Parts: sequence; structure tokens; C-alpha cells
Amino acid sequence: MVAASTTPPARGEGVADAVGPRLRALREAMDLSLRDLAERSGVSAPMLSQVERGETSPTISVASRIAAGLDLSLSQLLRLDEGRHVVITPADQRRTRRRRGHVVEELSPPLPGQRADVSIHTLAAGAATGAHDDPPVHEPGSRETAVVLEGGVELFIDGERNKLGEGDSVTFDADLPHHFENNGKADARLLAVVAAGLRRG
Amino acid sequence: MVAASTTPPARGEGVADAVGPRLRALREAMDLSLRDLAERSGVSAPMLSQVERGETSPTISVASRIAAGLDLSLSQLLRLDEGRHVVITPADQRRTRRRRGHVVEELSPPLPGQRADVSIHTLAAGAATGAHDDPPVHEPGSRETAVVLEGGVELFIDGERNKLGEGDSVTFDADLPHHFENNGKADARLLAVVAAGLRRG
DNA sequence: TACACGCGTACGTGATAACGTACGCAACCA
DNA sequence: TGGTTGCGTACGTTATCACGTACGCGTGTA
Repeated sequence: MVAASTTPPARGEGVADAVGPRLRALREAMDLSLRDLAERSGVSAPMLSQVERGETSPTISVASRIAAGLDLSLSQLLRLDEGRHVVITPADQRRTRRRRGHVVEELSPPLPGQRADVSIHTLAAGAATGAHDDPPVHEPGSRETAVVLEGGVELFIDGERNKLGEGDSVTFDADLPHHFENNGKADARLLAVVAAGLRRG
Repeated sequence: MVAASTTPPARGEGVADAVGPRLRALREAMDLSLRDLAERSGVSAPMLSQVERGETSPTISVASRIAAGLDLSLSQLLRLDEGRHVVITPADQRRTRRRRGHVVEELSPPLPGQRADVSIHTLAAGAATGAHDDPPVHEPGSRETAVVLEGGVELFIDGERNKLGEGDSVTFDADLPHHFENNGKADARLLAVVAAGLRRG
């Protein structure tokens, strides 16, 4: 990672700290008193006050009740304006995983403090002859796009076999069980994009 | 479109309950032990175990530390989704655009049924020597990830010049003014992912 | 003035989140 | 086979979350 502009890391804690002001803003925007929201959410008014002032960090359970009281989803409640980012990853500084004849490189780590409810992983994968990739089933709602840069591979999705030649691409829901096999004579190179959080409206 | 089906929606309080299995899936997907993640997140391994098994509801504070340990934002960690699709695009059936020394191919057409306000485009771009790409500034909240497959290019983001060599990748907010230039001697090939509709706060 | 009525917050109490330690269980080597 | 290493989890203690109650404050009404 070479450059990251304009916003501090905002690693972990910062999110929790900023929930308070945001909650207060949301509540006041809906013209609700603490007791109003307490009624709607099932969370006591003093507790709401403490959360708003950043005196305590609510549990996920309480936070989602608060969100429900505001007619928001939990991630909507926790979403913060997280600014702009530029992250450059040189080829030799990539995070690399090795797995049974495969070399998998993470091209685009999630941006720190990323603002959206969508995350995108871009991966380069080298598949040696005979390699059998057995990746984890990605989180529900994930979508994966893969491009065959060199060689050919077979992609098994939910038991179904799909042949992919050089240059072919495929897009599929990555929460299905799937894996790549390279049964050809030459090594293959893939590029994959995993996009998570594509919730259906 | 090869397959399509759906799973029941998960709304309201259920979010908190389902964090456990989701956390476990994410941790195992990253091939981390409880102690590994404890180290990365600053949350104790037994606590992680309890959260994964749904025995306790973590505070927002702890949850965001966990998210940070997984290189995720908090809202990413807490998301639950549904749906499944598979689309295969052979190399010779791609939609292609030409623009001033560039060949741009759309690798992944938007999937039907996908959330209306989010679109993800995966593009392969060939940049001839001297090419100067001048793409539109994407809509606010867009994010772009580009990978240099061959050659080298220069990426100008908001007036700032970034040199990218073969294999380098970059992720940036695409609502900033930006363009690619290929001032090298050889042609270059890029792969870009543009995620639009990542609405801010 | 006096007396409601609404607001947000300090206080004291149980409940429980979160910690450090330690256990039982496999896999791997000497 | 005994020692080591790593895994996930049960245990007991401490920190703190979350509750109900009660207080001080400002505003409007009599």
C-alpha cells in the first residue's frame, strides 16, 4: 500500500465513537424525543442518551433495536461518511495466499473506512496444471466475476461444470459452492473480482 | 443466466442473531484461527468464540474492532444477504467500446434482480501507446479498481499523477476527476472494476 | 407565583459483556 | 509413545452495559 489520501485510517474504534452524534442527528431529524424513541425501539431513554453522548457502546443487539426504532437497517445506522481514498498496491507488495497449486493475490484490499455497504475484492490467481482450487464459499450476496487471462479452466458451480477458455469471463453468485480446476496441459491465469454486499432491493 | 433462486429475507432484530455464523464464515474464509483474529483485532479469542456461537452480543466497539481485524468496515461485517445468479460471457460475445486508442470491453453485465442503485462494471481496457483515456467522472460514491496486466500507465487522480507498472493495482474514488495515459513505448492492458451507486452517508 | 408538562441527564442496581487462565482434543514429530 | 503445538471452548472475575427511578431545567398556563 503506497498512498492513502485525505482521511485518517479510521480503524475500528472510530466508527463506534461517531455513532453517538449520528444517532442524535437521526433522532432529531425525525423529531423524536428520547422517550419517543425509547418507546419505538424498546431501549430505555437513559440508555439512548448515553449512546448519543458516546458514554457507552451499545451491543449489536441494542443497536439493531435502535435502528429498527428509526426505521433503518443496522448498517444504515452505522454508516458514516468516510471520505475519499486512493490506495495503490505495487505488484511486489501484494498480499499473497498459496493454496494447492494456486497463487492467489489480493489486488484491491478493502479501503480503510470505506463508506459503502459494498466491498469489492480483486484477485489474481495462477492455476498450475492439475490445480484444484477449493476456495471458501463467499458470504451470502457475494458476486464473483472471473476472467481467464491465459489457458483454460473448469469452473464448478453448485455441482455444475462450466468450461472456460482463454478470454472467457463468468459472473456468478459466489455464495454457491464453487471451485476452479485446471485440467489442461498449460498453466492458467485468472483474474477474479468478488463483490460483496449486493443485497437485493 | 444459468440459475436463479432466492432465500428468505432477514430483517430487523435477526441481524444481530446472524452475526455469529457470518463472523465464523468470514474468519474461516480468511484462514484465521480465533487467536489469529484476536491478535489482529485486539478482541480476546474466547470472546470471539462466544460471539461466533451467538452466546453474547458484542458491543459496537468490539464489533468494529473485529471488523477492522478482518479488514472490513463494520457495516460490511453486519450485513446479511440473499440471492443467486450465474452468467457466463464467452470471449467472442463481449460488448466492446472503442475510444481514442482504447478498446474497452464489458466483462460483467449487470445481473438482473440486483439492487437497483448499485451497479458493478468489470472492464478490460487496452491502451495503445500514446493513448489518453478521458472517461467520464463517475457518479458520486463510485469506486474504481484497476489492475495493470501489461505495460505501464499513468493515472491522474484529481490532478495528482500516479505511475503504475505492470501488475500494479489501484483503488480510488471514481467521483474524482481522473484519467489514464499511456506514455510508454509498448501498449498496455488494464482491467478495471467500477462500482457505482455507492451512495454516501 | 405556582403548578403542571415536557425535555435531557445523574444515580444506583442487576445483568451481562469481555477478559485472562486453563482445560480437552486432534495432529504432527521425536 | 510421550512431548509439543495448535485448535476451540469452559471457567471465574472484573468491567461495563442497560435498566428504572428521580432530579434539574426551561416553557407555557392559570
